[in-house]
Amino acid sequence: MSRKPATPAEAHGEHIGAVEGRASHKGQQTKAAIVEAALRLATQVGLEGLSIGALAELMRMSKSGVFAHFGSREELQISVIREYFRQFEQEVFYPVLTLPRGLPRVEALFANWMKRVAVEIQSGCIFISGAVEFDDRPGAVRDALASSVKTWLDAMYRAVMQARREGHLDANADGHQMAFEIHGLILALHYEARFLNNPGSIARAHTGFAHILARYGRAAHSATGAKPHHPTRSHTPKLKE
Amino acid sequence: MSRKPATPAEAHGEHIGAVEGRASHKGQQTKAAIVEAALRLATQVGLEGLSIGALAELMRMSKSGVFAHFGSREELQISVIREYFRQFEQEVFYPVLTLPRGLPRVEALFANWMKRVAVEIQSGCIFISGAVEFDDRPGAVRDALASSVKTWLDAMYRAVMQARREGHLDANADGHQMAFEIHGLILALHYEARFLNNPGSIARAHTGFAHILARYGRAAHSATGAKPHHPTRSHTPKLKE
DNA sequence: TGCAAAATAGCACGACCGTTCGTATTTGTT
DNA sequence: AACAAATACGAACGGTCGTGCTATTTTGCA
Repeated sequence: MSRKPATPAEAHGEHIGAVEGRASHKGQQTKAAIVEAALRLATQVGLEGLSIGALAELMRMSKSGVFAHFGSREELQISVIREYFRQFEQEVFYPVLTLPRGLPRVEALFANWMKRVAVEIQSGCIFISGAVEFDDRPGAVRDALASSVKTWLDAMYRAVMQARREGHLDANADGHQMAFEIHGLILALHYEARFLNNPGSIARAHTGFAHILARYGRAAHSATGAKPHHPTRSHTPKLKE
Repeated sequence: MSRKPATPAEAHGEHIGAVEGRASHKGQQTKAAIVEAALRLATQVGLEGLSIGALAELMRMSKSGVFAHFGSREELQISVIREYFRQFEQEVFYPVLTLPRGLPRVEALFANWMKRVAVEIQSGCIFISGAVEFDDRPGAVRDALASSVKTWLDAMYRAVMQARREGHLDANADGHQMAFEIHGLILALHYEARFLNNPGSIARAHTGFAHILARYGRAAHSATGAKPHHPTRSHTPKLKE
C-alpha cells in the first residue's frame, strides 16, 4: 500500500528532445546532465562499477538527489545504455545515410565505427564491457544492452545486404558471416589496443576489413579504403529505409 | 617494525607440482582446492565479482581461513589467473606439440581454442572478462593477466610463423596480422554466442578461420578442416620451443 | 606421545553500497 | 506575492566487502 512515490523516472525521457522548447521543467535538464556524466563514468568503470555515490559526488549533488531521478540503480544503468545508443546512432549510423547505398555505406559504417572505438581506446565501450558484465546476469539491463547491440549489428548486416543487392559484393556473399567477421575485427581492436596497448592494432583492423571486402567482393583484391567500385544500377527496390 | 605475519602465501606455490610427493603439508592441498573453486567461481562472475565470502561458503570454510592462504584479494586473483593459464596451456597448447610443425599445429591450436571457448560459452573466459575489468586499472592483477594473454597470443603467432617457414603459408604472410584476425574470431564467437545467444556462431568462427587460411595460404582456396597440405621439407632449424 | 608450528575459526572494524524517509528548498504558475 | 508541486537534501538502515586481530584446532615431526 502506501503512496508509491512515483519518481519522475516513471514518466521519464523517451522523447525529451521534442518538448525541450519551454525553459522545460528543470528536472529533466539535470536528469539529462546526470545521465551524461553517468555515461562518461560508465565508459571508464563499466556499468557495474557505476555507483550512485561516485556519480553524486561528480555532480556535486546528494546521493538521494541523484537517486530520485531514476528510482533504482537498474533504471540509471538503462538510461545510460539508451544514451550511449543514441550517441552511437548519431555518430556512426546517421552520417552514412547521406552516402549512396551499397559499398560506400558499408565502408563508412566500418570507418565511423573504428573512429569511435579508437576514441574508446581511452574511455571504453559499454557495449563490450557490458556484454561481459551481464552475459549471465538476466534482467532488464542485460535486455536493454542486448537489444541495442543487436539493433546495431543488424544495421551492419542490412548495409552489407544492400551492397550485395547493388552488385558491389558477390551474389552469394553470406551477410551474417561477413558481419560476424567485421564484429571480430572491432573486438580484437578494442582488446589489443585498450588492454594490451598494442600500437599496430588500428592498422590491423583496417587491413582485416580490406581482406574481408576482397573476399566477398566481385572484383579483384585491392588494398584499402577508397577505390572505384562501378556505380552499377541504383534502382534496386524494396530497401527498408 | 612489528612482526610481518608472513602468510603462507609468500612462500606459495610456484612449483607445487614437483614437491607434491609426500602427503604434502596439507596447507597447499587445501590452497589448491580453493584456487580450483575460485577459478570455477571467477569464470562465472569474473575476477572482480570473485568475493572471499562467497568462496569461503562454497568451500565450507571461514572467510579468514580462506583469506589466510593468500594474504590479499589480489593474490587470490593472481593465483586464479595462473591456474587458468596452466589449464589453458595443458588443454590447448601442449597437445599440438605432438603434431608436425606448420599448418597442422596452427589448425589444431585454433581447434583446441575453439573447443575451449565453446565450453566457456556457459562458464565464461577470464582472459576476456578480465581484459574488460582491468583495462584501465593498473596493478599486479592486470599485469598477470596481460602477461598470460600475451604469452598465449605469441604462441599462436609463433605457430603461424613456423607454418610460413615450412612453406604452408605464403612467404609474405603477416603473422601478426593473421594472429589479430584469428583473435577477432574467437572474441566474436565468445561475444555472440555467450552474450547474444546467437546459435550459428561456432560455425561462423570455423568459416572465418577457413577464410583466413585461404587468404594467407599458398595453394588455392578450400573449405574447412583437414586437407592434404604437402608435407614439405621438415628440416627447418632455429625454432624456439 | 608430546610439542611447536601450521592451519583454521571467530569476531570486529571501517568503508562503501543501494535504498528509504522525512524535511527543506526551489520552481512554475495563478 | 502566494501557494502547490517538483526537486534536492541529510541522515539512517541493512547489507556486503576486504582485512586485522586473537583464539582454537589440527597437523607433522622428535
